[in-house]
Amino acid sequence: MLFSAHSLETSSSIFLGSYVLGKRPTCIKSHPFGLELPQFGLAVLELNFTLTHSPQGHINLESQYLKVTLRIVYSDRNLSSRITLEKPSLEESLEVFKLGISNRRTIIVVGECRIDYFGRGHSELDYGDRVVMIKSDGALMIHRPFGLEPVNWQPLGSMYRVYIENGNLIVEAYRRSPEEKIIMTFKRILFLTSLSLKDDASFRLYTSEEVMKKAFIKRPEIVEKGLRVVSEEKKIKSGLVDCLCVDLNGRIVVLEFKRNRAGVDAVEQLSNYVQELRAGGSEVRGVLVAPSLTREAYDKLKSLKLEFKRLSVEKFIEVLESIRERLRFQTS
Amino acid sequence: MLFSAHSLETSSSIFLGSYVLGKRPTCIKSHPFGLELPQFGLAVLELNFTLTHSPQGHINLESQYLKVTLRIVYSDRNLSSRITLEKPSLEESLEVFKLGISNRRTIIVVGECRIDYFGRGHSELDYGDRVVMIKSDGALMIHRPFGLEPVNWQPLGSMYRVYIENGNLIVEAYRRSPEEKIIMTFKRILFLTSLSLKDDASFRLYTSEEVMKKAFIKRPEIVEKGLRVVSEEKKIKSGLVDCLCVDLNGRIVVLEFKRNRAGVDAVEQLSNYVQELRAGGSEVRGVLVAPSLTREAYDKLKSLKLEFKRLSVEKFIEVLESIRERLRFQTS
DNA sequence: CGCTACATGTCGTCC
DNA sequence: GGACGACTTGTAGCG
Repeated sequence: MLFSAHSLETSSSIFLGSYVLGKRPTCIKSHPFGLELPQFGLAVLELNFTLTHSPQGHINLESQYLKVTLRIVYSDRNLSSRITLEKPSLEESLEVFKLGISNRRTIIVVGECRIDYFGRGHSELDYGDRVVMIKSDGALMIHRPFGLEPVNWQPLGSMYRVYIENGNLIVEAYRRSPEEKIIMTFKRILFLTSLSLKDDASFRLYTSEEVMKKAFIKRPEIVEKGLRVVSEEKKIKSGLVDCLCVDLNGRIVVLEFKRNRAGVDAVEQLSNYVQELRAGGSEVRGVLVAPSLTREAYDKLKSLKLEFKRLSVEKFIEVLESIRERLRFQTS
Repeated sequence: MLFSAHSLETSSSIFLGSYVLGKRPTCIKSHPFGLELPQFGLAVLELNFTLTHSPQGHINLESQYLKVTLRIVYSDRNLSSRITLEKPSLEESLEVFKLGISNRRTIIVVGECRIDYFGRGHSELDYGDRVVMIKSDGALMIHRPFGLEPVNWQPLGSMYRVYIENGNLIVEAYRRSPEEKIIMTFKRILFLTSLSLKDDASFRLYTSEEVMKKAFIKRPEIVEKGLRVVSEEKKIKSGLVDCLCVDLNGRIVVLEFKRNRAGVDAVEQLSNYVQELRAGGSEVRGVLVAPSLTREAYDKLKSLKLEFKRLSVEKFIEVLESIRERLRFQTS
């Protein structure tokens, strides 16, 4: 069975061998199957057996009565790295799924399905329309038409098994450690696309806490006059201290930054650090830097003789801006 | 400008009024615009002005030289509640976006875009292929082709503004409290779909902690012989106690369940509860029920004279299964 | 709206 | 691979 890629562009007749037809219908369409073709990239092909006359019983595929045509149903080259199917049959979908997963594509499916999850917990969700995305790295998200979070998911590195059973398309996503499994049962598929996406950009996230620490290190006096930074992000037994300083009286000051209203947990964290450092014998102060405190946190802070410095992220941003401003002034 | 919905099925000529053409091209295509039409549902329409001859200067739209045709570009009725565009122009996309958002549809876009976020933090991500989903409730997820988590997002209730600027399609998502904004700048769109999805099923999730509590209440002896449950999920000042019990010696026992390895935070939580209840004067024990403990947690637990009962979720499931088994036996 | 605790949290990072 | 903390965490429940 040899043919040139070019000959596929339009339907072409190919003789495959003998075949028993019996009382089959006049036109027999094969399940679509996928191939990587040099000229077309990833292509989904379909075979059509057509009887030009209607003979009885056995016939030979080389017979003049039978025409076998092959056509490209989908080609990612034609569709610029895209295979998109509207209301595909489950068989077509199966093929696109298999090809997409093995070729590490990003697959988006919309369809009526039920979802079962077994693992650290277990869940069930009866039939409904869902958007399912399988990414190039195997990450899986199943979305209902509402809500930010996926209703079910599986992290990257998941393995897939796709098959048809009882007239449904089943997609299984496995994960080891912890062993977990999601079973998606599709009754029908509204829409399916298999994409080859390119995204090399680097993501830069500037978190508020990061901003606070950076600004503080450049201008420690915004928290307290005379404070000298000794070390940042210091790892001690009880955890990671945001910032260690020395005050004008030579006492150690432990700083804990919170970008929004600090709760009891923040006070407890700070308290742990202070206690561990006090065990070293020296005098240690603990200062919680945050825009505000919860009532509980305030009480706890007072009872532990720790301190609070009210400072919002905006203040820190202002400081960073003013430094940038001054630098610009100096260089010009 | 009146016409029957039926007349839209095929192109039809409509005279709109006078118009100055000057040196415009022969065929002028209007931006697509959307309408809810009784027979077609949500439809995107396009106007084409065609000059059959080539007159100079002013002409009247009623002139025989000008034909104005109107056609349905997309209709959700035709595509069974779906508008799907492959490589649409930015203008077409704009229309589908606007209609989709105002009609509370679920929109999926794949395209080359850059993302800027300003709010609690801020982030930037240069151009690359991304999958963007806006759900019926306004929830927004922006996905790179890898990773489980969206690179940027906005929770439900977000407001949108879509427009074209400098040859780019801009989609802005706003949120108040906290005030946050995401700006998506699309250079080109590979694929866009606007869906009307139906999903009424109820989601049932069985979490491990839930299982542990349920099983414990039915068989308190799996933790300790003679334990009697006094109250569950009791709210005290320091928080929500998982379970309050009384032991064989009449002492109060505070239970804290953790589905997996318990850390220092769990011990601290338990310790807070125990301390508050001890302040009442009575003797109080604290027991942490978990499959295992971190080293730090173990040390803290010992120093606070709290107890640990090693029990995994599997054990609790076994208990629930055995109860179900017995019930089945009794009823049969 | 504020606060608490949970989550199949996920994710990076250190050990 | 385990432990640990941060997150624009989100989400539910309660006052």
